[in-house]
Amino acid sequence: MFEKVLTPSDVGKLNRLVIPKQYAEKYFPLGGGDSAESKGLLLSLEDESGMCWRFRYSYWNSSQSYVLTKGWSRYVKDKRLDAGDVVLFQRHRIQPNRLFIGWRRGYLNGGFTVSEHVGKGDMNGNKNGVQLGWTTGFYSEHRSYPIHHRHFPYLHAGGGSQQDQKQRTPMRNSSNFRVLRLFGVNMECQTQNDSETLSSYNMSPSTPSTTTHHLYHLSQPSYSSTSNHHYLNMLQM
Amino acid sequence: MFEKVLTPSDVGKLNRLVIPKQYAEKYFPLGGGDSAESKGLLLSLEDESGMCWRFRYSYWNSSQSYVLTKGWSRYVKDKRLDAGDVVLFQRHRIQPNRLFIGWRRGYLNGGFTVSEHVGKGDMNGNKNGVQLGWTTGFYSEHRSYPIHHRHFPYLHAGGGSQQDQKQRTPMRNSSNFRVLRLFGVNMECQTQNDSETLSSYNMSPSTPSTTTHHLYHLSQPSYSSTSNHHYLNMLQM
DNA sequence: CCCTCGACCTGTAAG
DNA sequence: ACTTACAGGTCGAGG
Repeated sequence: MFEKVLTPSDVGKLNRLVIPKQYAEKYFPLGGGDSAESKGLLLSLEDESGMCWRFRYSYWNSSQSYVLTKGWSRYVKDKRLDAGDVVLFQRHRIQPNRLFIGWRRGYLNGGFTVSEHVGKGDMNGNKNGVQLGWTTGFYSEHRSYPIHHRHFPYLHAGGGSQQDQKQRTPMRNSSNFRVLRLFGVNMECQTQNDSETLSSYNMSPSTPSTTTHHLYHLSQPSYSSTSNHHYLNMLQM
Repeated sequence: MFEKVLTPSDVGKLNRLVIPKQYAEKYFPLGGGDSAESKGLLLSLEDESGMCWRFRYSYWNSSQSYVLTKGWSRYVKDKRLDAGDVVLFQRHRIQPNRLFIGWRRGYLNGGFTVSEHVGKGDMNGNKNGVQLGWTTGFYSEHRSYPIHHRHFPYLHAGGGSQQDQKQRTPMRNSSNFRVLRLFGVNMECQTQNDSETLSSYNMSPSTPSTTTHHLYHLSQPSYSSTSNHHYLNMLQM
């Protein structure tokens, strides 16, 4: 259905995820517009491991925003999401009432750039190497994302549909940004800032925001993956 | 019945007082456990001047806490309570349905330790010298607090069968604190911190929290006090 | 408009 | 390691 690059607020202490209004109203209509409206509802979404996550979904009049509240912070913590990472919302092709949530690392997060940890106390080393992520479980992508069986389609889009996994890219750093070529695509990455918790919100704009390449990272290597899994691991520099 | 050292939240903008669960369930049972349960109820309590205060008392499912809500902020304002101060809840010895509310200054509040003001913007000068408080009005203390007609019973004063629980230890650390001897008792007090508004929550543990010595500060010096008033003023070290 | 209030929520620290 | 208590928050309704 859609995805969102997480802002610092989305992963911070506010314990809520703002759903972009356009998607919210399109995919998660609230109340129906007549009677039982904005009391909020409970969304149940399956993650890459089949686990069900329940989120309270509601509309905040004060900010005119649609948000996930209860349950969200647990998800963030469990998946170790950071600003710049991406969450995905998908619907089952056959059973439309079955919803899925997934995620992937932002290009600048996820184990590279050791000094790039958002928020203090993040150097827990939990991001090293292993990238958990959405596995597209029971979902065959090619309907919801008809043409996106490519990596970085907006730039290039290599065509392989299967596991190109672990193409860890060097992503080398120099001063602060460095261009690396990944799948034949030039990318910019911030590397090692001087010290501070640079708000990764600043860096979000540099990431290709709403593109729908599917760079999934397997959560359990032995997951019962059926076919269409695309995953990629970018390498610690 | 019991008392509580007020936290910043208890006197802040949340407009509620959390009643420790053990006391709440012991003294203010809600709902009776069968039918009309946790709809909350209205508590009427007399203060030191005989004035009646009404508070809404209820249970918050979400946080599993018992709270006073409506009416509480008025009380805080009226008595000029601050974090570290103590509120007391008592029951009439003869007429058990008659409830009383009282309070006293925390040892670190109330006009001493000028640098020790909790929360920002607290230096309103309202606390200078005069200590308002519970006067034990119609209440003869010696039942509810049988042997505690002493100061600092937790340090001295004998082992009454009742409320000696939570003998919070001085727990003071080093550099910022100073030991002073007062009424023959060694006490540690924070002196002149380096700068910050030390959250008085941090200081709560240093106050003898739930001990039941009766250090009442007369509200009106000319109040029709009967007998059992103990008051104490600590000096700025 | 601001404040109170009611209901909900969460991180943390104890036990 | 789990559970609980609760301090410190949120939003939204209502006055």
